[in-house]
Amino acid sequence: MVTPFTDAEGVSRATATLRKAGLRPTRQRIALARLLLDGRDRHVTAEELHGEAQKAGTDISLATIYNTLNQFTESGLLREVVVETGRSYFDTNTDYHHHFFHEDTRKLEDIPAHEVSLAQLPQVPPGTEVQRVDVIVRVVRPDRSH
Amino acid sequence: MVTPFTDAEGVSRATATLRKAGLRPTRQRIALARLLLDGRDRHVTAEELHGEAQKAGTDISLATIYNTLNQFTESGLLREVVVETGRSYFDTNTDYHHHFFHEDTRKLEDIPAHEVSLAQLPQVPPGTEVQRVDVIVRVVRPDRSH
DNA sequence: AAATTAATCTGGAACAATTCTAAACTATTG
DNA sequence: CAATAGTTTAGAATTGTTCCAGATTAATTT
Repeated sequence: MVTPFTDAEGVSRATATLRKAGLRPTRQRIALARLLLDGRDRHVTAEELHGEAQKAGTDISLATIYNTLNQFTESGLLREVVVETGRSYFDTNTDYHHHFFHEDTRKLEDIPAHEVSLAQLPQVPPGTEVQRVDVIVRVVRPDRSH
Repeated sequence: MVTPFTDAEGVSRATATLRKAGLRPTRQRIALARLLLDGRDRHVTAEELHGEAQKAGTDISLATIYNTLNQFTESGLLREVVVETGRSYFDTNTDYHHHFFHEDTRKLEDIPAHEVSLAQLPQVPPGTEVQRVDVIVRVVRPDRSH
């Protein structure tokens, strides 16, 4: 069990991370940074994170959850993954990599960059440059109803 | 200029397509099939299609646009592409292929399957099988502000 | 070709995820 | 420790989409 408000080390590490990213270390941002940026590779939605924060004893409004997720993404602490319309996933792994998406459970799973090789890519449209390449491998539990 | 209500050939082709897909050829489905399934490769949102139908002189409710797009997708006449949360794109090209997504104009552009080669793919998670692989090349107009 | 039926269409309400707003609060600076 | 600039918040607003129940229409039967 974690003891969120007495773990001085976690707090100061989160504070440092936030400062480095140019974000003022507020109570809410520190709490969220500690939940998210602890080294684990995770994929969360705003609602999920909201729930986790509550469970951890920190009351943070949903508006702040959204603000923070967007700010973390803008400053490169998180990465947004688009796999479904209507729902945003935030990925704590900011390295270049790809994803499995489990269509039935709606869960994301990382694919390390080296496990996918895009041997050939087309010429980009004139006047543009590649910002990012997303590979999404959509998987399902095979239908055994025959 | 097209003369939607007098072009008997377009109507009967749309009717045949719908019948083949197991969909009853109603006035609104015929109109939408004629707008969408004419062989061109297009990417439309529900709102865009709604606007086009109006312009073409056919009043179709937004609810029907959504129903029809979903039915067309289920019966394989269209394919849904997910590139942005909150907005669904429907692709008239149902062949296996990939996409450029212009982040600034929010437009999709097809990449024929043979122009991307996924030389290596990771092993899928146990108990699952690949349903589909999406490659999205996100492009931007380079920022010349330095 | 009228009657029956089953599918479809519709406007508007409902919904879900997200953003906006303006007032209250708080970290930083001087 | 006061000033100020940035942040948080509840709730309203917005957006895209689905749901609903009644009206309409295509297909089927008579």
